[in-house]
Amino acid sequence: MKRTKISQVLEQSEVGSSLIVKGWVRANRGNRFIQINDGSTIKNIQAVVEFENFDENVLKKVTTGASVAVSGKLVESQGSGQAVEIMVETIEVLGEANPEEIQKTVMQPKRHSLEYLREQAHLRFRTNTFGAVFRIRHAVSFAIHKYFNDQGFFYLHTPIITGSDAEGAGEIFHVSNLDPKNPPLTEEGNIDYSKDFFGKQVNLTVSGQLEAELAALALGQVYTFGPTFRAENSNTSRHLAEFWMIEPEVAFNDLNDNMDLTEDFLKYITNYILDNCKHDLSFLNEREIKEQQSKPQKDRNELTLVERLEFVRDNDFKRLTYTEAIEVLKRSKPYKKKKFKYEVEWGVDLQSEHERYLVEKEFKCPVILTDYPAEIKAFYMRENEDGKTVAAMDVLFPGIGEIVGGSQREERLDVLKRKCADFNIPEEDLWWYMDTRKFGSVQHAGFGLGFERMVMFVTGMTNIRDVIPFPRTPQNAEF
RNA sequence: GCUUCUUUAGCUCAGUUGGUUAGAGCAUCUGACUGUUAAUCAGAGGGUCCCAGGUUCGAGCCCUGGAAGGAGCGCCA
Repeated sequence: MKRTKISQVLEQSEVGSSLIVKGWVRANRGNRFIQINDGSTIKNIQAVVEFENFDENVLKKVTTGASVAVSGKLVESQGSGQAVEIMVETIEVLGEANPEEIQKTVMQPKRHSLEYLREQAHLRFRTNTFGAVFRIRHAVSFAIHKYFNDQGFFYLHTPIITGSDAEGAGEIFHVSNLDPKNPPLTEEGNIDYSKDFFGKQVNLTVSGQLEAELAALALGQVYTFGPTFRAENSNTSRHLAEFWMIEPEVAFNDLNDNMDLTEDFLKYITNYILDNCKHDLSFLNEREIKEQQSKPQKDRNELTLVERLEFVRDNDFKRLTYTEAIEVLKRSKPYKKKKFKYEVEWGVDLQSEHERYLVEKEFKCPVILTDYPAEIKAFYMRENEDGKTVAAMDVLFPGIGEIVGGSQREERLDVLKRKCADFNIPEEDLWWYMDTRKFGSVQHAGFGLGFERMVMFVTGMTNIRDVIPFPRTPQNAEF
């Protein structure tokens, strides 16, 4: 007989049927009730053992963390905690787990802090919280592919090793095969990268956008979904050195189309999780409610996790320009009471405190800010009629901040050349990018979604290190 | 990189003004019980009080330096 997954046992199997389940023991109560989890669902199956009829030496090994195979009949449960349970006919311990050692891991049957779980990232998959988080992470990933596929987008694989940092999006990781102790030198005494593997200096990608634009200007609508690397010394709950990013790019779209796409996309993902991850979501929802109870009133969320997701799904995002946002901030209480640490002035980039005020206090919903001053945004963003602002957009989410950054791209070759000069970007390094503006250039737009930030939003996790299996942060690349 | 907080048993944490043998809950072990729901009951074991130095008759507690982790900020997604 083949094993039946626990998700299937609980949702589809008929009472009275004989089956085999395999999984890991979560708890063994009174030598009679064994809670088994196989990862297919957050729910456990309860296996009931008439211990009098079984070998004591086998039952002794059925401890928390051990793996077991159990066969028996599915019956209605006499207890109130579950609808069905398995009356065990045979039980086999597949892999033992020494309780004295289990005690030193996160697998002991008790609550742990997220910080402690992070130290055992290889074992935290076995916990309810991380099981839920990573099943949902998968579902978000799948929903993204499904959405784009249904909308006629093509999934484009952009390179991880690239030769240019033209976008200037943060610090980069260099990739080299040269001997660091004894690198070949040029006549001037600099490292001679022409002798390196690729014959030039290369780095890990910080964005697949420029490459995605090339494909969009042929395939019409494409998206990337891959790892991204930033060598910034960022020590926050919202930054990773290695993270995943989704970057759709659509020919013929303007900024408004771009905003419509972003909003529809984010609502689709949110709704997909509400529809397809009910058990995991409900566990995380309860978990958050319990956690909130130990916090002071002012630090608590006004809405529960599920309510926040429903809110995003059901309400329009607030759209306003950067210029309007500055005016709103200048009329705000914290501005008048001089509570903001950073200045609010047209031309200066908004700080987290300003974004948080707009999202969490003023509008209390996701906000899309558009038309930023050209100086504070990237060179490829399309210049507006006023000559001062560009067709950029940032989507701000409560508790997370910037979750999406995008723009309509500059499709006019002459303007793009001027912008390169303004930003000190050597045009010749980007000859392949400039070429698309020579041959049938069209307006187009796209955005980048921080995947882990989206997973944070739908799981309610407040530290980005808890939504990626193996986080890479400054001074930390364990596992 | 900056600011700030934390570090005491396997985990979460308490530890009064610097004063006898450093405590609790959970976990682990032993036994009891056996339709439990983080099972329950009784008992036991378990400590480099983060590290190094200093002050003091005496330091978990005070001082100096360091390390690790959290939160916030900057950079950004």
